[in-house]
Amino acid sequence: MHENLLDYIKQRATSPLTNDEEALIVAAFHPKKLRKKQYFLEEGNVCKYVGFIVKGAMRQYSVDDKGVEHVVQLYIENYWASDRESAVMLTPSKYYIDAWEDTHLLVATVADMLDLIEKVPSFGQMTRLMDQRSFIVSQRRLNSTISNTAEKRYEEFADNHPQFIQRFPQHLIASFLGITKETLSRIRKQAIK
Amino acid sequence: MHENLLDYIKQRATSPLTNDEEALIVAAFHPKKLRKKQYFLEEGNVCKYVGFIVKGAMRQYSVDDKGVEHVVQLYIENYWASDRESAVMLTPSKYYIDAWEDTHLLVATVADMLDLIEKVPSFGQMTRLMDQRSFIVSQRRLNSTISNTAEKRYEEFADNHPQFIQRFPQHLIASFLGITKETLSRIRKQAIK
DNA sequence: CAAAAGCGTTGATAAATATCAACGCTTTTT
DNA sequence: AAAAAGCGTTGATATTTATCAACGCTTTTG
Repeated sequence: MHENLLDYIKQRATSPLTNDEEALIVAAFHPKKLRKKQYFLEEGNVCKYVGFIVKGAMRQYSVDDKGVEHVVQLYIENYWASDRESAVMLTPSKYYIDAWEDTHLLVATVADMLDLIEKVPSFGQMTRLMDQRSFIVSQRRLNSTISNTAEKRYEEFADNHPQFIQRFPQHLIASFLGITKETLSRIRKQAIK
Repeated sequence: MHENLLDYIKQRATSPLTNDEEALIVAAFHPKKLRKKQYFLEEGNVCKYVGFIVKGAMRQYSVDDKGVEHVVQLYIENYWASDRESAVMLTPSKYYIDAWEDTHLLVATVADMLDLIEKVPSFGQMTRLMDQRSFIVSQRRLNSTISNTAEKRYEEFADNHPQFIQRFPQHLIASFLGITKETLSRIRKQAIK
């Protein structure tokens, strides 16, 4: 049940996990199933949970004053779903997170996460890497958005994340890239030539 | 000499620093002065240093194939200058970091930083907060870039970071926002009405 | 002090992207 | 099985933003 998560942690830690440590982790993470379209987090709520995706696909998005959705994150297996801003700052979230496919999660409270970081060094290492890695990915994406045309951004994304292209419909990819679905459709049409 | 840095750490740690800990930190950070336009990091080099800005202003930017600069970060007092991607992944940097004003830094090697994280718990807490905070800021910026028009992005930025508006010329702010200097000039003209 | 570089602005025009509306096809719901 | 919703596409048009060129003013440099 918790194998994927334990493997994930072991791969990112410098020393192996003791049995006690494994037990602490297993105790903190509860399995949860979400059907397609069910919310993991809704706008206005403080994000109190962190979810590790064992199987499935999710998305994080905001809804602007015109009711338009803007996808800010796409998640698949071995990704962590949560609104870090809300969880860290304890402020109401500006985002929704919901299941795009039926999804199997391992969920811990933010409080339990902090506890694990303190008690299990490997877990602390893992979350530190996670934080750094998240920032790097976000920086890259930002840099790409600032520097490149929509076309180049799509190509870059498709090259680096083919799994997402297969897994999510085009209009979500478009939103994630910050362009309209029509523009993405036209970009793809050109690219084929 | 190291007061600003020590204060910065103390504000972010849950327990006070011991004398020994302070000594370790002071030993790791060396003062360095950069004159305006001097490089702290050049493209192609692995980022081996992290700089805490005591006084001054710096910027991080990439140069695209057409020779156009794209500002990705602006730094002032109490900011950390470094290319985290390069430092963490040990890959050649895609960025330049240089001094915009004459700048007074406290510089540590990435290796010494790792050492301090291990030996000084408060320092570890501080860097963890730094990582989280960086990600949050980056996420917000990305979300703003994806969701808003240039005008709204500028307003948001000007509201949240008036210090930067005063400190850096408009063409750098424009580049940071991912728009041209002409467009920013026109946006500001409109805004006055 | 003269020359050069840096900076912000403006105008004219071009390019990129969004918007709106409609259609066909597939999948889901009733 | 019929109706509805979801998805991608296309066309026509509007809007946003970039590009190119030029100018005046200020600051820096030789």
